[in-house]
Amino acid sequence: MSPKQQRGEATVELILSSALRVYAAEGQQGFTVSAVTAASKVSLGSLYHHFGSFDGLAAALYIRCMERLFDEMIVALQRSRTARTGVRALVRAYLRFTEENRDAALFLHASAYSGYLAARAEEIKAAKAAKLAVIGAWMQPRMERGEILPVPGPLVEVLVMGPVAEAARRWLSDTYELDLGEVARILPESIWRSLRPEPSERPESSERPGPCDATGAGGVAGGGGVRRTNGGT
Amino acid sequence: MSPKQQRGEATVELILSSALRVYAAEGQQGFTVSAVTAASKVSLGSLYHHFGSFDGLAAALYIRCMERLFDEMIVALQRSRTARTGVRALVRAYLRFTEENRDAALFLHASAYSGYLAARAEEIKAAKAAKLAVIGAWMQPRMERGEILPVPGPLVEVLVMGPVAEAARRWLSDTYELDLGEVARILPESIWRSLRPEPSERPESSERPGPCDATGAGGVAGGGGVRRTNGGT
DNA sequence: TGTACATCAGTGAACGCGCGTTCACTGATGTAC
DNA sequence: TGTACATCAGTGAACGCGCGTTCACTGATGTAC
Repeated sequence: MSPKQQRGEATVELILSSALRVYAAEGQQGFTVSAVTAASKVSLGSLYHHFGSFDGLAAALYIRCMERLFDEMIVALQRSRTARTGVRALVRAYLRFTEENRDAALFLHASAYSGYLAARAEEIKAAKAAKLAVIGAWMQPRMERGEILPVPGPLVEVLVMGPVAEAARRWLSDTYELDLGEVARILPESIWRSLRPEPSERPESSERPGPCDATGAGGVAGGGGVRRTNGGT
Repeated sequence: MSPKQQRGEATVELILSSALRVYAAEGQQGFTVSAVTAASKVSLGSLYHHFGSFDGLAAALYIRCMERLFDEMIVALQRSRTARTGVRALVRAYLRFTEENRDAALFLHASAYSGYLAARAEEIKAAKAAKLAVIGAWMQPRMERGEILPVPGPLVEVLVMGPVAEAARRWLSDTYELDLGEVARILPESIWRSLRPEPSERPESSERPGPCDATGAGGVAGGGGVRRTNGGT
């Protein structure tokens, strides 16, 4: 499936990048084998040699885009120390990727229910889980330390990815007029506000200590309903 | 376009509900004219008589589902008084609709980029704007009164709809195991946390007055960067 | 109450286009001796 | 260094299927007088 010769790699790359261009330009309906071969100047047989089927091409493209997005988020995360800076960096990385890779971001969002991924669902799920595990490993100790509100793991993902994805979707659809720069200024902190422990005893990150500090217990640390973010291989 | 006789209405209803069933059962790829005529026992010509084209059917179905969702959210909103209870009710209404109308929710999410809506984009946008205006009218005075953090209008939508939509998407995809009951218990308040004014001077809604009250200005009310939520006709 | 007519609703065979896929083939690359 | 052979990469004509759409038609409903 993966090419054994250099020119093979180049062809695969050419097909994938052309496919992304076609999708961005022609949309779901114009995303066809013949459109991709026309745009890439690669022969039909060569396309089938490398991807086996059109669904195979779509799945490969999806996985490639998804891994690039995750890799940027992971780099941003691992440069951060506290839960707050990590969440904020994650959000900004997502928005930056969206702006700098509009076509890839569009393909990721639009492919979610598209059907041509159904056949390769397991493969895709595995690739995604591998990346999520890295993020989960970063988050878990901080959740256990109480740097994040004790909310079930899957809901942390929902609270972080939900608003970012929604902002990205709206920017991509250009039905709404959304300034991604403005979004990047405001959203990271807004999202963090939904996740931070109640401002009675913040573990780290002293900026803006708030107008009052010596309060009651406001217990947050410890187990509670905290689960792992996702895990799996 | 809309039927002039009673039996016409019944046929339209039958076609739409069958189409939704087909989509839920067969997915995007199985969503075809012939599948819909087979499921509904309505003749092909009759379908074309009422909808003009397959895209027309899809757009009508989308608008119907969208309006039902919005109507439930609007009812929930208008039963509420404060920004906090309104936002929470909105979120719960969305989740309830998703659980009680799985097929409709799936179609709404999956159709976002599907291409068969492109031709009717204007019509759909107008229908959506009409519903959003109602929500905007409810929100605006409360934002101006400072019951919500002074964040640009579009971002309020993003912060509210983002997490709910993400939770719905994950529940619908059943790749993730998400308990919507649990989501409904936790998400409304989490989302509100990202929108409420900093807990230094809460305008209304006295529950949990917080461990300290007499603080500084913490100015929130007044203009700031607050824009309208959407408006438009 | 009856009849004539216009419009709406419903029918299903037929059509053509473009889609994904197959396949027999040629050419390029790498490797063994 | 040269030759033989296996594998990888690339080509493009051809195929068949199923899609959305059309159209000439019949039947049902409503209305005017």
